[in-house]
Amino acid sequence: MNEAVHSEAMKNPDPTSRAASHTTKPATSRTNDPARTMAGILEVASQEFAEKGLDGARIDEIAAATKTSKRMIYYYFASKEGLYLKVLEESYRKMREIEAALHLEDLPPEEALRALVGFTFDHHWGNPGYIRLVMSENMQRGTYLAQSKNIRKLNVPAIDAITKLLARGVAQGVFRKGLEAVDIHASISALTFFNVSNQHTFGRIFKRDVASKAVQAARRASVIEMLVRFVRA
Amino acid sequence: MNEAVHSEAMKNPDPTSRAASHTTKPATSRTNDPARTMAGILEVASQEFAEKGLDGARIDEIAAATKTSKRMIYYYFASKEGLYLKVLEESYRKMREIEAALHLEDLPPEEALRALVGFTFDHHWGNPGYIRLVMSENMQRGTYLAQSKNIRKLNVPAIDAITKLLARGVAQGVFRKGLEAVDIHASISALTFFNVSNQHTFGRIFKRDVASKAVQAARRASVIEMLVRFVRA
DNA sequence: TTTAAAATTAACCGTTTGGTACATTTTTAA
DNA sequence: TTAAAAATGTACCAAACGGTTAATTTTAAA
Repeated sequence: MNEAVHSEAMKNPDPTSRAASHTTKPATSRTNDPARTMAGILEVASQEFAEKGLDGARIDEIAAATKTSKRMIYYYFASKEGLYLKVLEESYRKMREIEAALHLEDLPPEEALRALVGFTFDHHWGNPGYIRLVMSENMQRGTYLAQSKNIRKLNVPAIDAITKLLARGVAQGVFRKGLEAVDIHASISALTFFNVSNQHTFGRIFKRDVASKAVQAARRASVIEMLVRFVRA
Repeated sequence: MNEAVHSEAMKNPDPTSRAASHTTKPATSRTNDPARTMAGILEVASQEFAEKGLDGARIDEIAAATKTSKRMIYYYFASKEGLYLKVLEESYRKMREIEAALHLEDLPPEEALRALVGFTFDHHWGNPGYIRLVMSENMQRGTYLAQSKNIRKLNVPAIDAITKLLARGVAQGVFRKGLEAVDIHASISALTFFNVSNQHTFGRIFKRDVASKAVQAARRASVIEMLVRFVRA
């Protein structure tokens, strides 16, 4: 069924293998480097899918932007949808990795919340590609995310962080009781995601240059303030 | 250039014309009814574009679901993109119409805000087609909205409503000063839009049945509370 | 050194897709 | 009543698109 299944390199390509074997290669001949080939395809595909969405993306354009050929896309990813799924997985993985690196324990509860919201706001604004992939996946009604064991396996560091944060805040009497971490997370996500995802329609309707420093700074402050006021005792 | 430009019926079809001329029609022969033809196409196209987005939608499928033929789509709308634009315009127009019908003047400020947010929350939840069209348009970076004089001409009733609401609240001393209507609108939109637009990815990641009555009721209350706490003096 | 598996290239293919040519019927205005 | 314009149906098309065939080269294990 899948031509590439027999390849171990596909599942666990070693990115260092090339560097090691990167010696005097004959100028005329080919060099095999499955890891780099796959990575190159994924890199280009990430941009294309983020730019155009699943339906708008074109395999031929991805192939053209790659150092390799269309054939290799199918060799390693079996189908357009297979490639999209890998791109989605990689995108989620990176996001979680960044979330996990955030340490809020050293800050007092309210400061920590401000830091969390501010960071999320900035990170989303700085990564429209991720936002657009998630938009695309929601247009697909989460069909591909549902198929991904890899994404399901990932835990969500942000939830743990918020849970601990809320507990501390309540213990210190600065946050009110009865708050739910997932609900807080939903609000932070909504406010910061929408700021990027809907910037074009929102900006045009209100004739606002939403991408300007001033507008973004004001919006950022407002979103942070909204969360802080929501949790305050 | 555009075959349909010469048609006045295209720009101003009279929906009543058919009812008037709807007498004993020969069973074998055709009946011209441009208004109904256009309306029928728009209706089907709205569903298709909401379902699949601009890139995912298929003209052939729209044509198949219509009582008329593909030829008529191009006769009245010139292109797939022309049809999409009309669908987008109609969708925005309806939304603004509904917004305008909302009267908040009779309620005390906080109650009015709760009503506004609650209504927006419910309306978005009940109209995923509108949400998905806006998502699609944002994936297109607002390209088509930018082309639409019709949408640009529409004013946004919600902004006026919020402006008046804020003024009343501040006057009565129940809302704090310095709040901006567009900012409040952005927050309401973000929280209620995301609740629909990102339900699939959010639901799957948190293994939550976000479509359940209980979850929606809790989320609704939380969003309202968030807005209220934000504006409170 | 041999050999089988893995990796890669280039050319090709059937279907789908947005769009059109052309003929015909219905409607409207003079 | 008639002629021109508007509206509609049928059949068709070229390009784009996702995917494949077949052959070749590189790599690694025995």
